Amino acid sequence: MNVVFMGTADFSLKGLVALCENHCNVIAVYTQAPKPSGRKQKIHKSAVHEFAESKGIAVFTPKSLKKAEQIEIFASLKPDLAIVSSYGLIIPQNMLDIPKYGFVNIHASALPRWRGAAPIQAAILAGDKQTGITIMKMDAGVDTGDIISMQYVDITSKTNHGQLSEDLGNLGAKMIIETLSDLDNLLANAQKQPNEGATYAQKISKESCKIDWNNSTTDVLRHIMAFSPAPGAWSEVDGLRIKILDADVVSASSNFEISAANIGEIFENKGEMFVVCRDGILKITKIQPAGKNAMNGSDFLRGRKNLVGKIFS
RNA sequence: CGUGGGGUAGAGCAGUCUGGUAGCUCGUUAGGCUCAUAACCUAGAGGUCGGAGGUUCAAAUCCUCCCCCCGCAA
Repeated sequence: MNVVFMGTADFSLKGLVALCENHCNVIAVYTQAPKPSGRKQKIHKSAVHEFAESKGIAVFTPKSLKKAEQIEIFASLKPDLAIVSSYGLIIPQNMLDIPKYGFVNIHASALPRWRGAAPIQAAILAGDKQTGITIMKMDAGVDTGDIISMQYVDITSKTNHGQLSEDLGNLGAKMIIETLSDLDNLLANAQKQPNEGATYAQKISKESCKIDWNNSTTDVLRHIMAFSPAPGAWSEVDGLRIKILDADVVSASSNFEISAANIGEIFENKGEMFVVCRDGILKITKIQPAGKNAMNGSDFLRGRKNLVGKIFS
């Protein structure tokens, strides 16, 4: 069976790797076009792109799939099945119709919750206790297709975006292999996806990564975990831009004197770093000032004692 | 040639402008104090100051080139 893989994010790479390891005939890979990125504005290829090239698989990087020309190219590959995993482009109906088995999508949430662009972050931000992977048939809507299979992954207060992406990537890879092993049957038995309970994950922006210390400790912590390690929840103090990559809620039973009263104020206790939120205190355990590598909170404070008493804004 | 910061002991930093014996906090090692300790006291170990040239009596510091890390922006 000829398979075309479409994906861009690191999350999707695991699926492609699994397909190759399981001797699927991946005839082509679609991924977002390399564009100038990074510090020197160098052209960077996506991880999917690099991997596909290393395997000698043909790579296509159209900027849009809507043009007739792209439809023709796709058709000429004579695909039997297309697998999509956080690819980033909308696939038009007349392309969806081409493969005999259609398009199958690996989506990083338990649909219909968190349809859309950033489902992993959305689940953490919302405080969901679970999220998952949904394998579904694609239709013209945004993540509205019939569900082939779904499996769940737990989210705890210590689950960050990086870890969850990796776990979901592994799960997605495993599930897509299982799907292929029984494709006819599973496709025939796919369940209609309910619209009830559907939510949409907004794309994340730089501004939405900024920490609002006026929120509760739980909300601030979720915010931190949802964007860690990248792009990183951030805040500013003393003109310095700082990313907070990991933290803990200080439990109410911890009995140390809180001398700091202002929201966003930094204070120190036994060498550890703490910040005041609306309803409590967060211990900062991993932090990255602009221009430096990530370090733990106490190391950060050691060299910058002058920041104690300053307010994050 | 998008743009800014950084590389000094295991960690985080000061020192660089204005050249003159390598510092601080923490950790670590040994000893002491203590009912006890993450507390305190004493002593010690630990550095090619990112690399290579150059200037100089003398370079972490000034000049040139290179390597690496990171922030912003895309």
